[in-house]
Amino acid sequence: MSERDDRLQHLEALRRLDVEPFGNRFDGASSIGSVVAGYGSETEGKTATVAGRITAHRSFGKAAFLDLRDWTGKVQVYVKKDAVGEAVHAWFQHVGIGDVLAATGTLGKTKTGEITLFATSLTLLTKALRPLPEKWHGLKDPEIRTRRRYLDLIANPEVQQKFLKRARALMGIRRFLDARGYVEVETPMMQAVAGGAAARPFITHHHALDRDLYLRIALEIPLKKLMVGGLERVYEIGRVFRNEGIDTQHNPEFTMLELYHAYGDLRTMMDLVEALVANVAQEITGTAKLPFGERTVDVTPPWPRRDYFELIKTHADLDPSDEDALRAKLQDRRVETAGLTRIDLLDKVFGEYVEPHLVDATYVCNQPLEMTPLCREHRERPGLADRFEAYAGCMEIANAYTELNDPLEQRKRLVRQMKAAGDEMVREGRIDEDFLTALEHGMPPAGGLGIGIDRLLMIVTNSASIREVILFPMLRDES
RNA sequence: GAGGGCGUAGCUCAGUGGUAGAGCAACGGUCUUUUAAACCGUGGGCCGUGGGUUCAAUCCCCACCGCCCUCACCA
Repeated sequence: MSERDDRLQHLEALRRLDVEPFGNRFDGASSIGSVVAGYGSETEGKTATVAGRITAHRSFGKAAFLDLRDWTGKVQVYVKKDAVGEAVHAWFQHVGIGDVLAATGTLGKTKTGEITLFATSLTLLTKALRPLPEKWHGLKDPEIRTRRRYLDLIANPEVQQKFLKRARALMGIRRFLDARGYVEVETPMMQAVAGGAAARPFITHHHALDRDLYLRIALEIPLKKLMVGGLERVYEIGRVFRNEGIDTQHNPEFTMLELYHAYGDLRTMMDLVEALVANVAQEITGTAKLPFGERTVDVTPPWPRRDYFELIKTHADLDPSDEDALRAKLQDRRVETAGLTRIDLLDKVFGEYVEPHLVDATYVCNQPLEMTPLCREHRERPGLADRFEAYAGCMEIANAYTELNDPLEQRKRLVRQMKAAGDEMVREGRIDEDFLTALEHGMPPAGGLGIGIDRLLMIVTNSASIREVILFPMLRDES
């Protein structure tokens, strides 16, 4: 007989006692956190009602202690036969760990000093037909934790707290941007051309139109069209989809913030992003020095501004213009260098030798222009991009440009990039002609910014894997 | 895609070439202030899936599936 069968028998027993095992709306419960936090001489002996899931059950026959947990906290409930009455006590025998219960009673402390609700009445809200993971060791199996996240959320309260932090962080970001005059917009996720980045897109099919569509890989192109349309400060927080590998820093769908600011430039974005990140860190953790694994990530503004080539020179100890030296450095780390362009080599050397040093929040500036077809060229230094990437915790968390608004130059750069990327890109990521047409109508000079929200949240919530900050990360089908 | 590790009860984990164990959870019992409640008793397993070796496989070998790590890929 499985535990499920046992619980089905309890279910029948409850029905025989005329107790509905799957209750309806329940009003009037206080949050457990507020009841516990507000406990004092004024509330002692007063009546309170709470509702939540039973996470522990210590029974003595005619009396029992329950741990009742809601999303604000946990409180002990004392259920005594004399206090709740014979009828309630009868059906209470069929209530167990995992069930959802409401309890009304008087607040007090037990002789061991624990704040306890001494129940006078109980309402069964939901009978659980399956057991909870074990109380002491919790739920550890990473596969069950992500595949059946609801169990993870119940069994590991800190996981629930983490996702509540995520929600608060998103609210905080919106409040921050709204206060500075930015307007949130929504643009299509299904696009005829997946532009704005160089990732491989997901393809889907629209039956009525009988055509393939791409899931967006970035937000950039439609948002810039809105800049042309005179929406001077826009942002979008939304899912983007990239058909690429999965690891601790990559999930096929992830959340990006992109933001554009008319009449601004790179410097506008620098001021903004460091204030935004520090603000989120402060709101969520109360500090700008964030514990992250073994280390601490300091996001206190102003962030140091470093030069891309100087960083490579310093940390890889070579001349960045010397391709052979770059190759040799990569081969030291057994990185395959065959067929790589100079830009690829630089990028890999940067990832291999520089990134591990970028613990505290840092701006990396003056990257080669070839990497960024949508970015304006540096005003004084031809060949370089007017761009920064923000790093923290050895991860790229933000990327910003002074946006390219010359439509003729933009066309050249997109064509060049497409040719460089080869046939596959030509097929999958054609040029968005309407984007170029829009630019020809005139886009004001602007600063633009992208933030990988999931990675930012990894740092803010001290999470080693992106899977820890995404409720339902991508998994293969269960076998 | 490559290499390595893992997969045993609902959960956390032991274990052995001879048909499987603990703790918690569950069920029955005693118990009206416990908190990993305690005590007595009971049930629960295609040992990831499929093949092979063997008298005999959960264990050894092969393949497959899934998860994790490292690498590759990755604006």
